[in-house]
Amino acid sequence: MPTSGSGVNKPGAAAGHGRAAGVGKNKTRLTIADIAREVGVSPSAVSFALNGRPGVSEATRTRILQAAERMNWHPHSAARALGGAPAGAVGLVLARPTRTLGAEPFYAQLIYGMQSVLSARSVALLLQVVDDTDAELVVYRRWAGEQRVDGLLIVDPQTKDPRISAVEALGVPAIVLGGHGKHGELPTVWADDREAMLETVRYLAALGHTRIAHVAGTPAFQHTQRRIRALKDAAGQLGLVETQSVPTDFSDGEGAAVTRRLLSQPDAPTAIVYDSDLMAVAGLGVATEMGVRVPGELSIVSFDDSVLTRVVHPAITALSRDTHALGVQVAEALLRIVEEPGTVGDIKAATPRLTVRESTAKPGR
Amino acid sequence: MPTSGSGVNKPGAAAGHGRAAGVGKNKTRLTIADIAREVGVSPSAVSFALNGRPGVSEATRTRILQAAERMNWHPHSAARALGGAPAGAVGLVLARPTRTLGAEPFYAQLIYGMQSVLSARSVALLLQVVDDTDAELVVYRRWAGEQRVDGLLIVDPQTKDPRISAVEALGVPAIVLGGHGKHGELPTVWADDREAMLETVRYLAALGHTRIAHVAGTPAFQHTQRRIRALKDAAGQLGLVETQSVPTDFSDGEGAAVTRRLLSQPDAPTAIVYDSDLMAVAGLGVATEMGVRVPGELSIVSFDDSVLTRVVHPAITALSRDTHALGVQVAEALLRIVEEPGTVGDIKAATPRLTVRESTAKPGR
DNA sequence: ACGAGCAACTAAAGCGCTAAAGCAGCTGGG
DNA sequence: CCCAGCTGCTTTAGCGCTTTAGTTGCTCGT
Repeated sequence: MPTSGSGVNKPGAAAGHGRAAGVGKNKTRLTIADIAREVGVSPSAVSFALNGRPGVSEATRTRILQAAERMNWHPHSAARALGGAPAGAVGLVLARPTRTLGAEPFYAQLIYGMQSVLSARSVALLLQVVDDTDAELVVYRRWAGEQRVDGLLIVDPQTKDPRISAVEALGVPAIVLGGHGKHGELPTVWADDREAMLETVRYLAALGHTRIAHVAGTPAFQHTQRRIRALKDAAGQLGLVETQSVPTDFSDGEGAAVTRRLLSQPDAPTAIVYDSDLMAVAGLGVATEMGVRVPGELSIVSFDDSVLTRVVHPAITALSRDTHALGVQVAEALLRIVEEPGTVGDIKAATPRLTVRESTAKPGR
Repeated sequence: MPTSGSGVNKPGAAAGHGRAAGVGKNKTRLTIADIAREVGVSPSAVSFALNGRPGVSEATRTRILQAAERMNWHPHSAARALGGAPAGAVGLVLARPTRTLGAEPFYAQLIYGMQSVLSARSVALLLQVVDDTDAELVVYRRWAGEQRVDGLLIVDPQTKDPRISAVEALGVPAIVLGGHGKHGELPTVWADDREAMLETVRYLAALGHTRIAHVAGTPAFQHTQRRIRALKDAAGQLGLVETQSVPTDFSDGEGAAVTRRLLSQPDAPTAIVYDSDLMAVAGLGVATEMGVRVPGELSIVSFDDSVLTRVVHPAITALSRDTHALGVQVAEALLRIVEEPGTVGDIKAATPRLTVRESTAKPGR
């Protein structure tokens, strides 16, 4: 039965209700009825046995489990979900405006960490990459409507984030990553960027730096704002008048461009803090190209750590955290809120610690 | 109804049939029955209308579509799937032995490209990261048994790959990425690594290099073997006797270690070709650290391109391909084979082209 | 010795959707 | 004028599983 597409989702028609692509095979599936027949009991007995509920004797249960194992039976996820069971999946949408995605190992590490929890519980991860927040909302609505996911992870919370209220309205359990501050009723897993930034500035100031620049990320993100504010506060406390934060779009291109601009100034900064490892590496590339020695004439700190910072030379001093562990923490919180809504509060993840490498030193001259 | 876990998946019992975590909410869903009531027709009429099949008048169809739109209805994916419809999802498993994952932008780019095709067709992507091939097979079996995916993408084909026959046995449509050679009946999307390697060696030889080293990837991968063989062949043709391929595990650590070893040799190579961009950057870091000037004393070529190669200084000459476009191609092939098995043959993707940057030059001295 | 109570099962309904079959009302050819 | 053959719907059954409501056949207390 080919999905004879005639008339499905005509341009004009109410959009979006066509069926997804694909046609399954109809080699009849192995069902609990087959197991029931094999063992000589009713399908319900099989269901009881497989789900560990009372109603079957231990002897029968064992025979059923063995038969299921032997026949290599697996529950049909759709059939379970239809009965009101959870979908057995959580969703993650990454909204990236450009093709820059992927150079930042952060999400890959995070996903890897999440998987170690999710796969142990046989929960699948639905991943979608979209262009902007609007598209992200569409995906959430579809997933919720199709009952495809039991929970959502919302990343990169923004100031006045439209996703929060939208997801709350959908009634899908969700965790916000990195959203300390306003994030509605949704719990968050957050790290103390503020403290991390303060530590960094104190460290640079102690080395003798006074002209510190901050190549920040997207200003719309909450964590970017927190870092900018922290830098300003630290500067105030330490009496550093020449600090500045320059917002970017997190791309290597802007990171490089801003670095070039900063280093061409008459009073060029002697230290630059980058909000991502990719931008830090790009900045290092620019400095090298311009003949500015690192760390002799310029100290570089990355606000995010990964192989990237260790692989270049000089290796970059960075605020490192165990992103894998963060993924674990996030996934656990997510499963928890799916199972028992209301029992999860905000969770503070470990504060990134400054890992000093070769890219920082006393200011030159 | 709490999943009173008593007895579920006891260590000894036949493993793996417990239900996935989570408990959905029971705020009763919007169903086609609601739409039917609203419009004043039967549920089947609604079904017909929504799926664009004959059996309803255009007038009624329009009213139904409008009602569905207005009420923000979405089909329950499980209910559809239960009726034998496809799951509306494809699966991708990445097997990575270490935490190195994520530093290579390749998969992120690939996924992003795939998404642009998949999301347009409302097909979800199930992603799983596992530790090894055995775990990968387990996931395939579970997904197939649970009928969670309509198709699979198998990446990094190996020589004598156990996954091929396993997936064929499962009867799930699948595409192999990069598997020109033996890959059973499964079609592949492949790039001509051989030609790319030949071009690279010809280019280096033309510059005057004779001692060319190749820091290869995992020898078990088919594409690694193809590249190693290509280098050997090119060396034979061009009369370069001092070429060598050194296998690694694709990690930055081994890339750096091998580079260090190569550069410490009495007759150190004057050019090194790295099988991944991450290793190339690591190699560049080592060279810089050892005081070996690039490209003055050492030329570096990366067999994979991404921001990484452009972000460092000197920017690295690389074999670039449009990974995003490759993702598009792969996703299209995958959807095609899901819909019409047997109509997809091997597909040759664009051959990576050599993008010359600053890391290659005539050999010094 | 007899019914209450329980253990161990079976029968049947239902989840939301699709698909096959059924059934009105109309048209038109012989 | 009658019925084959439409169109446009409704009814019904069924996908694989869970779950509630039985239904046996015991055991046990009195």
